[in-house]
Amino acid sequence: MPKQASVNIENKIAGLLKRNNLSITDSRKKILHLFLEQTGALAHGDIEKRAGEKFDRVTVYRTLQTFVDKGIIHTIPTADNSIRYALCKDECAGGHHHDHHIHFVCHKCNNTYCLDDVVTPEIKLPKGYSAEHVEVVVDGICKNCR
Amino acid sequence: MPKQASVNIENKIAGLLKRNNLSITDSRKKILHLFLEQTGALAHGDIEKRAGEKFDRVTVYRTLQTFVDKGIIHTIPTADNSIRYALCKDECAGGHHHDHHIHFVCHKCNNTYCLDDVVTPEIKLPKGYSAEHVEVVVDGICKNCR
DNA sequence: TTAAAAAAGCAACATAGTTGCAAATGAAAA
DNA sequence: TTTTCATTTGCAACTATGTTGCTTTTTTAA
Ligand SMILES: [Mn+2]
Ligand SMILES: [Mn+2]
Ligand SMILES: [Zn+2]
Ligand SMILES: [Zn+2]
Repeated sequence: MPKQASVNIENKIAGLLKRNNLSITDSRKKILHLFLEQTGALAHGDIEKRAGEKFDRVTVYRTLQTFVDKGIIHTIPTADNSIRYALCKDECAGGHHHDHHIHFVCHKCNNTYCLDDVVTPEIKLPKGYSAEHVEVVVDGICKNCR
Repeated sequence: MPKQASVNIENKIAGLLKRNNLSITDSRKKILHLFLEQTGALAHGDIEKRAGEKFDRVTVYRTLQTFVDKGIIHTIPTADNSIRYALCKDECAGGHHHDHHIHFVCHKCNNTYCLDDVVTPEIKLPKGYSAEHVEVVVDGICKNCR
């Protein structure tokens, strides 16, 4: 990796943490690195493995929770009872999430993608129900696996 | 409860199990009762509690898994890492699920409903992705809670 | 009624997630 | 730069959730 790029990513991470009034710590930097280094979403287990033996399990839980609270990452519901996390766009800062994209889970490579360009559809509900948030998860084969 | 009704529900349960080549056992009957007695979905925890001290935890897990495999119930993904289960319509029998309805989670009463009349929308995916199954979960206030 | 097959219960284990508290680290003041 | 205070981390202990192998019990069908 060229030096300039790694400096940039460091700055990006530091900025992101500062903007959210979070102190800059090793575990936070490391976990944000994992998210920035790749496209898809990460399950808690992935993060624990890929953060190496470096951090305590509890720290990973607390760090992810903090990031969700601040609007840095968002959760993706899945049918297999393993919550996944992905980076939010900038609009989510300040503890409010404004993600309106759908999610795609490939059952071949098992990756989860945020399809940022696919907006969640309007759902017409029966009388009496009022919607606050719509979550769409599509399951199938991703473009890398066909 | 009038005797006739309780006989009917017993027959219904027995028929459901027989049609799916499942032997008729106390735990299966009890758990199907729970589903038939109410509208919404049940989380694993609910079922364990409401089935009383009567059955082993393991039996509950295995019974639910069997029902999912046979197409008697289906799972509903949620963001809080607690899978919920709801009865399928009859078309799901034979180990194949054909549910195309959406789900609604009320964040007031915390009930989950199958909105059988609301069909999952067509989602237009980016080039290269192919969809197999679309899951929609809407969060908001249900008609009983407003 | 009996015999074979299936399911339930039990124990032991594995994994996931939580909590309180002491030690370590980071941010900001001196 | 050093000190101070607040925040974060790691650890230990715990609860909750889910799994597996095996024995006993129940169900089904001959
Ligand atoms: Mn996303
Ligand atoms: Mn449903
Ligand atoms: Zn794939
Ligand atoms: Zn409600």
